[in-house]
Amino acid sequence: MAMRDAMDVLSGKWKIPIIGALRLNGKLRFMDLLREVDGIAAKMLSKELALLESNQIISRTVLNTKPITVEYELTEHGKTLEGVITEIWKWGDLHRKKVIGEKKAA
Amino acid sequence: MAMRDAMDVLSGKWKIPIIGALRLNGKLRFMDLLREVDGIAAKMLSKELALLESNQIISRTVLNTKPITVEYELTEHGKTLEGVITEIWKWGDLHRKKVIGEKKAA
DNA sequence: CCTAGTACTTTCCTTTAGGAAACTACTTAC
DNA sequence: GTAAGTAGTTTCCTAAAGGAAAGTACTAGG
Repeated sequence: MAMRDAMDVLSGKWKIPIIGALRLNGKLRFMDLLREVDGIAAKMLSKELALLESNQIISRTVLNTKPITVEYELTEHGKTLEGVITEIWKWGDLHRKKVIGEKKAA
Repeated sequence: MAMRDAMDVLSGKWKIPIIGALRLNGKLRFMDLLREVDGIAAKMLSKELALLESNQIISRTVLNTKPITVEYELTEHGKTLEGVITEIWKWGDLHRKKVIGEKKAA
């Protein structure tokens, strides 16, 4: 079941792009994420952030500014995804070169 | 895009369980996979095998038996998923212990 | 000619994922 | 009081994923 647990956390179109944006930028506010994560709609961003927070991958901090802003960032647990992400990226790159290249050539 | 390429190959409910069954057993026939991959229906197995084959993760060999049987196994390229799979498994196990355990305890 | 076993494929249906647009609620500046 | 900026939520819709059951096509055995 460990495989399924991990895939559930990462599945869907947006979770990895959101994690990627937070990995690169550190803290980001809701509106920043809307701009950084290309093409995402507010509904999906809101929903995915809630799921990632419930899995303790990111933290949500309401700042006492006016108007209020909300900062999201990776938790320590979220940062442990580093190895998974680089491994997936490396294989995706290999696969892209080996298989997807051939498909286009054919 | 490498991330998306890799996730496409592994996404969905059944691809990883199918790869897992082939990793453990070596060669398996269609009916073997129906039995090994718990809960999968013939339609889904057939569709997922075709996708995995088109991505060169598995090979499909028709044997000249009566009735004919078809053997599936991981290709060399499919075996390069090893690192990804163990990394995902390791993280899933960590996540399960850290987060899913807490959820049940709460 | 009927049954059983192989490997699928087809049909019909429900569930889930995702998206566009409008709307809520609060606050500050004008 | 109204416009603009914050962070969402709600509604309504389409598309994609998944599942149960029946059907197809081939062959061998009785």
